Amino acid sequence: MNHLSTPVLPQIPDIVISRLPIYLRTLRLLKDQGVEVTSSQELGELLGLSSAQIRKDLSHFGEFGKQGTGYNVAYLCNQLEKILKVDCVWPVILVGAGYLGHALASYTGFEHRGFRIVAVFDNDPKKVGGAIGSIIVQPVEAIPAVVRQHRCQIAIIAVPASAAQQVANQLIDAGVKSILCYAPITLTVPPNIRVEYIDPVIHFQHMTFYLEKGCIEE
Amino acid sequence: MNHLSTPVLPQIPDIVISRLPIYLRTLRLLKDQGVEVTSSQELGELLGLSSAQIRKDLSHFGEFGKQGTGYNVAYLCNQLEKILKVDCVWPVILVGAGYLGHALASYTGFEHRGFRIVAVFDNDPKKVGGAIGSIIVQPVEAIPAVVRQHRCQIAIIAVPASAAQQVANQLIDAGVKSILCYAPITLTVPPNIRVEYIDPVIHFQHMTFYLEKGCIEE
DNA sequence: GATCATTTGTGATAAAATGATCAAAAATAT
DNA sequence: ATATTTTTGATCATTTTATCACAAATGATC
Ligand SMILES: NC(=O)c1ccc[n+]([C@@H]2O[C@H](COP(=O)([O-])OP(=O)(O)OC[C@H]3O[C@@H](n4cnc5c(N)ncnc54)[C@H](O)[C@@H]3O)[C@@H](O)[C@H]2O)c1
Ligand SMILES: NC(=O)c1ccc[n+]([C@@H]2O[C@H](COP(=O)([O-])OP(=O)(O)OC[C@H]3O[C@@H](n4cnc5c(N)ncnc54)[C@H](O)[C@@H]3O)[C@@H](O)[C@H]2O)c1
Repeated sequence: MNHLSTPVLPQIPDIVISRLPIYLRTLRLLKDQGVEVTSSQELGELLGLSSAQIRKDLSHFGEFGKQGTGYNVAYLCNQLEKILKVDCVWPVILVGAGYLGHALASYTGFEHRGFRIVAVFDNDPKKVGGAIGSIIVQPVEAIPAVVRQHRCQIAIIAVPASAAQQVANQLIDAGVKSILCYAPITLTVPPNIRVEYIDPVIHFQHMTFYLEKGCIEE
Repeated sequence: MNHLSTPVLPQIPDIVISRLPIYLRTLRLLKDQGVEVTSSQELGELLGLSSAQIRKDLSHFGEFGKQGTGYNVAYLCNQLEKILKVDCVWPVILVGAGYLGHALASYTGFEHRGFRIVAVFDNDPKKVGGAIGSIIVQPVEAIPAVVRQHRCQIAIIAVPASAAQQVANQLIDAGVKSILCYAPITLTVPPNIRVEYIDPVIHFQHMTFYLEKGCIEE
């Protein structure tokens, strides 16, 4: 009951976490270009952020830089990969073998950033059994077994909005913990499940607020 | 020089603008379901936001509700569409006719939310001249003329990261004002140009921070 | 028509995020 | 060897964002 028994564990703001993958992406790019050392200022200029922001974000996790010099690019990459737990490859499943599902399933850019699509599902008998690269489309009934087999915690939803909630329920029942939803709809899920969304129209509608109106019709 | 000569024009926070398309998306869904009236509380529950947040966001633009009753769904949709300037259809051009470009160009969900892909460009002679639905892929050299012809202010970049900055420069030179970038790279652009990004890996890496480590290898 | 249950819009308050500042450390120049 | 420049990480100040709480309005109920 004394003050030592209730240590304040430093809860790291989610907005900080959300910037780390951006830092990592740019650091990997610098590394690939052969850059060995960078500074919070250089990184800030590349990303359109203040150098103080970057330093403060990183300071939540430790001291990675050297005064007067900056940050060793390869070392900081490694550290960020550890922090984000992407110093390995995570299995991901994909539901919906339509246009978008095909693009995602055949995308080669996931693997070297920590992710691999290990299975694709669809409820259309005409799609089931078809191949996307080396992956055979399976029926949705196979989801639970595949999730268990791969201990898969992450899923992508690429089905029409009208089916997305039902698919989300099936995924959560099967044990999936995080969902990336491409359907233009907000899902209702239990509080322990994380959902993130990708909807290009949301971005377009954000842009048009700042544009001068210039339309085709209506 | 008196205090009346410098009226404080109420600058609306960008974070407020970024939520409006989400509100609109859900309101349209309610409308399609035949719901005529809703409340900030109901909307908040659907979206995982507080009712106060929604009321305050809307209050930046006027009074759209009725005390004791709530909001007329159709009316609020209309108002949000006006505020976001999507009470019409905006022309959008797309650069990159690869897997992702094909999925985007054949996507039918843009039109009724205010956007139409009017042209697709690629620099691969094997792709130029090919058809995606009713759209013929054009060479990148045709970008300036098409942008002028449609007075197009919005473009999508769906080319490899290594080509994205160069394509962005071409688009900006041609007069494009807003870019939605699918390439996993942060673009450098003048301050009057808006860029937004879609990169699923950024979302995955955000998710894994909160997951218990469970990887395939490495 | 008085009472009650809702729900909005908003000023006040609290919390969170960002930005400015600076001592200390490291590298480089003199 | 000393001075100068650079850059981090921490602290403090400011700005921004979110939440709270309530008067006023509305419709329903008795
Ligand atoms: N194509 C794009 O570029 C694009 C862009 C933005 C958003 N989206 C969204 O992504 C999602 C997929 O788009 P798409 O163009 O690939 O659509 P699509 O119609 O080509 O494919 C959808 C697939 O989902 C399958 N499906 C339907 N119900 C299912 C269920 N209950 N269980 C399993 N599978 C089911 C269908 O059989 C089909 O194969 C949609 O929600 C769409 O709004 C797509
Ligand atoms: N496919 C996906 O699901 C997916 C997922 C996430 C991110 N991405 C990103 O989206 C982009 C496109 O991905 P993709 O899978 O369609 O790639 P892709 O290789 O299939 O297609 C890229 C297209 O861009 C064209 N191109 C290359 N350089 C060009 C230039 N300078 N001007 C015009 N066109 C040019 C190519 O000819 C090709 O047709 C990439 O940056 C990729 O990282 C794709």
